[in-house]
Amino acid sequence: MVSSLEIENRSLHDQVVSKVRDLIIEGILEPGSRIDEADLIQKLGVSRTPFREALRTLAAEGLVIVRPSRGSTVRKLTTEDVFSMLEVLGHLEQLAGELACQRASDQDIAELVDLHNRMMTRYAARDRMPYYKMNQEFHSRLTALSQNQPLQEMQANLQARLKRIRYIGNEKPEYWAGAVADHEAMVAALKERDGPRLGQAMATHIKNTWERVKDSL
Amino acid sequence: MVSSLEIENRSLHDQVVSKVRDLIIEGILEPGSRIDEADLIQKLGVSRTPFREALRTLAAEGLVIVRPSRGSTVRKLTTEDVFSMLEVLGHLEQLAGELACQRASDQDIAELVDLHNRMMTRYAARDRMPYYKMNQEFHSRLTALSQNQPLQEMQANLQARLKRIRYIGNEKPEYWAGAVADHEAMVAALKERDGPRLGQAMATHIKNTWERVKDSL
DNA sequence: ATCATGTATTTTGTATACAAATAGAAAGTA
DNA sequence: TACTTTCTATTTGTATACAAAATACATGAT
Repeated sequence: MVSSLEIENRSLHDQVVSKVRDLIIEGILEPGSRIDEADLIQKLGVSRTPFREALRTLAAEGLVIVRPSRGSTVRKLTTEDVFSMLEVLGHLEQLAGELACQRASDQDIAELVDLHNRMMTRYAARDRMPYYKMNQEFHSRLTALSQNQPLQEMQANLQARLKRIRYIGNEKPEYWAGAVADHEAMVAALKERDGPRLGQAMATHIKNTWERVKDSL
Repeated sequence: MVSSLEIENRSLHDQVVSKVRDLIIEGILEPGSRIDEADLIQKLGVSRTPFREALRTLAAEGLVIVRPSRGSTVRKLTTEDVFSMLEVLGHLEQLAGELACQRASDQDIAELVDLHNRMMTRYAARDRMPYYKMNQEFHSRLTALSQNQPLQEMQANLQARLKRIRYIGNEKPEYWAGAVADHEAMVAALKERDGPRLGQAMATHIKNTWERVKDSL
């Protein structure tokens, strides 16, 4: 009898990829900075071969830039990059919202509403970090309800790449309040399974996100 | 004086990636089949290290599956994969169409209309392969007019992965005629810069693509 | 001082060697 | 015969060594 069917196959490659990805997303490796191979393989305790394979994966994900013969750097997003990515993300989440209304079970929706309510509790207490994390999860899980795997993957990729930038968006109290209002509208539409309205609400939410972050870039 | 600023930096990695990608897209490496490392590195004349790095890139693009300790295979798309990917592609091209109407220059549009006209000449002569290639180019170039880089990348990725499948869609004469009608509608909207209508036309076109290919899967 | 040129050092890229894991074949057992 | 079990051959994964390129530095000319 096997206890965990979940954790199977965490290859070294996957481990290195997710560790380095985290270092980038958390900002420990700064955008634009050189990736010091010698230093990192030492810290991670792996050799160059798997590390370099991991860099290729991260480059394909858009987190790392590999310039031939001159090493790798953490990809730095321009203002235009962020705008473009949010434009696409908003549109993808619009689709996700519409599909979720068609395909999610009542229980799926109830669980998401519950997550939303817990988020609102955090907002009431102005616990910024827990709210932020729940927010990421809310978007991921709503997208998952679309039952569309490629859509989920693309949403996850964009969300990861924009993670640090979006944290900025809740800095000003009035911005945070705006994001909360967006979420209320989204959840109201979701409860009624009004796909077009939820789609619109999600697209609007991402458009507003741009308004909330653009001046900090 | 330098004559080509374009071709710079075709690293070995990039070359191997595009060669293997082509082998997969052309169907020379069959979906589901094992990728014989020894055989391919011999044919490509490279060693295992750069070849395996290329596999990681292709895996991140979704063309290859790497199962730890049991090698790589060409990713085989399920019917559901194709449906999901077309669902997303249609939605992305809808966005691309809307943005193109807002952002493209008159000349950009004229050039695309010209490509369309050349396509129609091919259709009149029932030259299937040239039509097919021009069709791929039409979708790529229309997407490029969105001036949104991540959108282009995602469209290109989905289009590449679906390339072989979509070729099927023009097999029946009435299906081909349907695709041509879709394109006429798209070009009409583009000429008038009617973004919402073009977006709708593109989304519809991809939905119809699904109807045209689904029974062959 | 500035710039160019040449040299040393470091970093990156690729091949290969070795270790580990897997799949396949052969032999044994029920 | 079906089912293990063991052994072997092959394939895969990782480390390392060597080659090639780029960068940093020093020297000398203008």
